[in-house]
Amino acid sequence: MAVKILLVDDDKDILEILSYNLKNEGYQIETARDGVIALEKAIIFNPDLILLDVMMPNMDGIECCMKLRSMPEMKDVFITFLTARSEDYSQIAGLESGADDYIAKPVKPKVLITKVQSLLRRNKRNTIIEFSDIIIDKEKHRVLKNGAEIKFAKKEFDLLCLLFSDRGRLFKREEIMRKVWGTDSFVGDRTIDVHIRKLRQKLGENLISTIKGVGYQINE
Amino acid sequence: MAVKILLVDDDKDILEILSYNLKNEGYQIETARDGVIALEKAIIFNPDLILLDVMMPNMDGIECCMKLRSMPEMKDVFITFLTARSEDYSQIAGLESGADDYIAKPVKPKVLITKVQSLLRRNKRNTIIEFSDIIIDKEKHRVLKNGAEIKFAKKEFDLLCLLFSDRGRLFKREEIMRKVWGTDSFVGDRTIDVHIRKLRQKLGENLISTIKGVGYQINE
DNA sequence: GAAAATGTTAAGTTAATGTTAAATTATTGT
DNA sequence: ACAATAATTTAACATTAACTTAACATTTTC
Repeated sequence: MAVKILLVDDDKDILEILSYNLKNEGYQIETARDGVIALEKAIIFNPDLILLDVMMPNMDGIECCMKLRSMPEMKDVFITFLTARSEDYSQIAGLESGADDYIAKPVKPKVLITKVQSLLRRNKRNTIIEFSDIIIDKEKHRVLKNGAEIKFAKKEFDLLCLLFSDRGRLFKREEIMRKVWGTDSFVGDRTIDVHIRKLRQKLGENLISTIKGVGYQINE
Repeated sequence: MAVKILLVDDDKDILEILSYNLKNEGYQIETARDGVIALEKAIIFNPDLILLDVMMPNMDGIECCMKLRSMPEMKDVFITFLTARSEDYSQIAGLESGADDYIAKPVKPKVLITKVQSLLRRNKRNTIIEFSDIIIDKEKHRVLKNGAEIKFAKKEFDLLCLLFSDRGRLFKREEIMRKVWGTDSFVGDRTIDVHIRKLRQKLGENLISTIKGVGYQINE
């Protein structure tokens, strides 16, 4: 199945140019003129990536993004904002609202394509992660420590993969919640801790460090 | 019986060059210019291997691949994509759609032949699988445990072969469903479990382990 | 040192799979 | 084509592992 991209912008010309260029690269494209239409199309089209203009009539990109993230089936979609350069505002509000990245306007097609490729690669390439004596194979759902297999239940494994997807980076509790449990689930505060506990038990107490009030990270 | 290869590409020159080289090696070749023709020829020709260009008019390689995989008689065919450079794009979407491998374009004939040979060898090598006291002969559809034959019905056998094709690897339910039952069948949730039960009854309760929420694997 | 946040354990709850037998569907032999 | 037989799927209920919660302990921050 070709990679599907949903383009959302109120400017007809931009839609056309980006659409043309992305199609040339073999992507399957749908377009939407505003946030409301985007939501509808997203459900039907089920894209892998959504490129979302921030300033639009009816519903702006940020609101649209939040609505998208609240849908369980959109949990794994990449969302990237298209934003006029001087609006740092969107860098703040945008990434808070659940987007993965942003691209500054005006968008040069070649830049866009490179960015899209790397975004999608990031998504899947990390299928095998190695770190000191730990090997994680996402595809096979397998974890080895010093060559011995250790079994992980689903949520534990998801959490582990998330933390290891960017070692050393600090993951906020809110982000962990969203990416592992989804925005629609309402589980208590201790749930994350308990899962962290399990990881520490299985992989060693010094692997994950806590930043109080913020989140967790893998020690490098 | 000569090994049959179906070549699919919209570029006449490529078809000709590859066709010439593969015929020289003793393979029986059919060609198709697009995905639609490929589907038709695949049914008549019943190839052992399909080399499939990704970008084609009418129906692209990825869609074609999915259609092929949804046909029960094409379940065991090797499908390999021909893809511009080693674009991550095909690694992502292509292998998801049920292909076994991909070859980067431009294809050098010698490279292709080596790859084809190793693909087909891989196919044959796995025809007999040995593991502790169990011997599986795919060709003869035969299973021995401690030298005694145990009979397996077709679906049971397919499932067994799939799990043993990569021991220790975890097969996700979704993947098992696709590879044993095909993408177009709609059987209930308990069907896989019941078949797993049969395997456990016949080969021992400790052979297969369950990862809840994910799938099954052979214990190593 | 009080408040807030996280750690820890065990028990409670839920969701997924296990299991059996019956129902359905293919296959085979006549 | 038909019954006989075997294979496969479904359905109902049981069981289990995964996950969540709750209660209390500990640590960090101000």
